[in-house]
Amino acid sequence: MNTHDIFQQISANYERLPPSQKKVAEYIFHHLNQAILLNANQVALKAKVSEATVIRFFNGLGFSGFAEFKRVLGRKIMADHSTSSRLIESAKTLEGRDSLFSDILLEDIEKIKALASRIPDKTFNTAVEKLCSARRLYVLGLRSSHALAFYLAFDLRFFLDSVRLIQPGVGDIPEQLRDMGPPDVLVVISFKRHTRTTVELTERIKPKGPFIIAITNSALSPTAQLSDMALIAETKIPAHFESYTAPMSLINALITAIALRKKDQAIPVLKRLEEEFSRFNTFVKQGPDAFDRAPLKQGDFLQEEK
Amino acid sequence: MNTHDIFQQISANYERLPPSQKKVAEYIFHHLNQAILLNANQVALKAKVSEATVIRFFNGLGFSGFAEFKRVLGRKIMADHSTSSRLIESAKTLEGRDSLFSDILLEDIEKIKALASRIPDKTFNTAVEKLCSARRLYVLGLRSSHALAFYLAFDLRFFLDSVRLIQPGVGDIPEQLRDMGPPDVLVVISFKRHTRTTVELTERIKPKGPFIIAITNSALSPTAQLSDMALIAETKIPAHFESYTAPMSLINALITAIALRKKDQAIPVLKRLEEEFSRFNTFVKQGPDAFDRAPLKQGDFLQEEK
DNA sequence: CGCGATATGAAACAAATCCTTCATAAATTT
DNA sequence: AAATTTATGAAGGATTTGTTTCATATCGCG
Repeated sequence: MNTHDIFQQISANYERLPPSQKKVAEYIFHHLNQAILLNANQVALKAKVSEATVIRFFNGLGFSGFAEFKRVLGRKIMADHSTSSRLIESAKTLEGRDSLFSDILLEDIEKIKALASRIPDKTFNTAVEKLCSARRLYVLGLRSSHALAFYLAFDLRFFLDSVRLIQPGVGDIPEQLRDMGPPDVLVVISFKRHTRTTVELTERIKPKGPFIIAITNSALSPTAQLSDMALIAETKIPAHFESYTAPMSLINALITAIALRKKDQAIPVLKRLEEEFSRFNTFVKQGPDAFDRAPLKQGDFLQEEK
Repeated sequence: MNTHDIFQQISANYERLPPSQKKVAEYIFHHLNQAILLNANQVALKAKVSEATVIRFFNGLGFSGFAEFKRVLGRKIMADHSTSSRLIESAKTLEGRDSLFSDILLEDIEKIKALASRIPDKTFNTAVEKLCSARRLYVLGLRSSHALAFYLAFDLRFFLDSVRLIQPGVGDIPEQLRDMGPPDVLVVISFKRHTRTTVELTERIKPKGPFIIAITNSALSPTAQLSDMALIAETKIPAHFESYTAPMSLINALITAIALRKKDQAIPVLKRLEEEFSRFNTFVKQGPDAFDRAPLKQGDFLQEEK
């Protein structure tokens, strides 16, 4: 009914397309809503291929040609649009401040909102499910994405039995991956300008059979293609540069959902941990928020710095 | 820029139109957003007039013909769509739905909004200023906050001369802090249940005289008390647990602002870096956005995974 | 009621757009 | 290295879509 299935249709076929058609797939995928305004020739120019290739791409997708695609897309976009356009007016309430700082924050907010439309609840829940039932959880993310990988791995240690942050360059990779298998889950985090090592490691891991969850910026990205499930978070911010806030929010949502689901099992672990902490004097005694801190009880254990 | 003026155009002329053209005017007026999908013939059928009348109507409106109208309308609808309606659409999918996932995302959004009210532009700008003019930048953040510290340090390396991520437990702390002094800046990141090591390190560093910027959850927190400037980002999320999304957004804003200010100086560095990357084969060759990636130029260098 | 002006649709024409064919180039296999 | 398969763009034919023309109809007005 909406444009969702066209996205699916494209990403399902993406891998087995010839290079030129991939270009078309990428352009259409990322500019689907603009496509109704363009003719085959313009798409060809944008994707830097010939018009014929554009037509072939849509033939491959099951359309009789570009014309039919445009008709179908038009109908779908209208369906999307007519349901949402009523709300357009009420939305102009957003913000009056005009500064770089607030601009950037607003962009981040938009990207978080976009998360919800790109990731259905069902997908999110399935991801949580998979993570909770994994024998071991492996987390891979390099360069900037390593911050996210670290965060995810660090926090999930409290709720999942075995969490491993993959760190190339530190010790032996084969050893780190040795006994990975189908009951395990790999979360691979990688964004545009994908790091080669991340992709290659994922390729090497795939045959071992773990369930692979990709956190990435596009369903067409290399890690998404290798994955069993892709969670898409946009990082590209129109006017400015790039932001990892949206993926951070996604990861935070995953952690929270897992924490909620696992809290009963986790409580004893956290209690024991708490004892260790105080034995090692990990946290400062009374912080400035001491006044609003009740003794540890179910439900607030994550109020601590983890 | 939006479709508003087309409505005006139609209603302004409406009275002096011949009957058949009024029919066209009415149809277009009430189905403007569907019009992009239709051709002249279909409009004619809908309005129960001839195709020629449709053309004449648009001539009367000042367009060279139906084709031009369609082009103009297309652009306007796209403009509408990409500004407000897309935001609204995602807002709808977020607010309308009742799930843990969207709850958490909404909380994150609230916290980011709170950032703007807790941190005046002036404070933000001063922080950017201080960071840009620092001789060296030291970043300290442990446990969960280490993810944020890592992210900040990793990205700022490209724009500032000397960035050091303090890592206790790895090598000698005294050595890492040896020649810190007043021209330097320390960014210390720490949230509730503040890690003892973070506070103690900051206490040891303070006498050396660097400018200390604290990123923390309260102006009363230990690190805020030790700091010269505190940037407050809330992490506590009412119903659920805790989220580092807001501090992430704050840090992203800092990075972006610094990148913007330093970009001219940074370009040569980034160019050289780019060469190194390709020599070491760091990134995979063509991502899904390959088509719209021009060769590296000013202004887009941060589209890469950093 | 009749004349001129205006409005209208059918059909011919023009343009844009789409699709197919074919020759060449690249990749893959033998 | 040759042969086969596959991929690709250029060019031209086919189709859809848009525009103009022209004959007829309608309207307003004396």
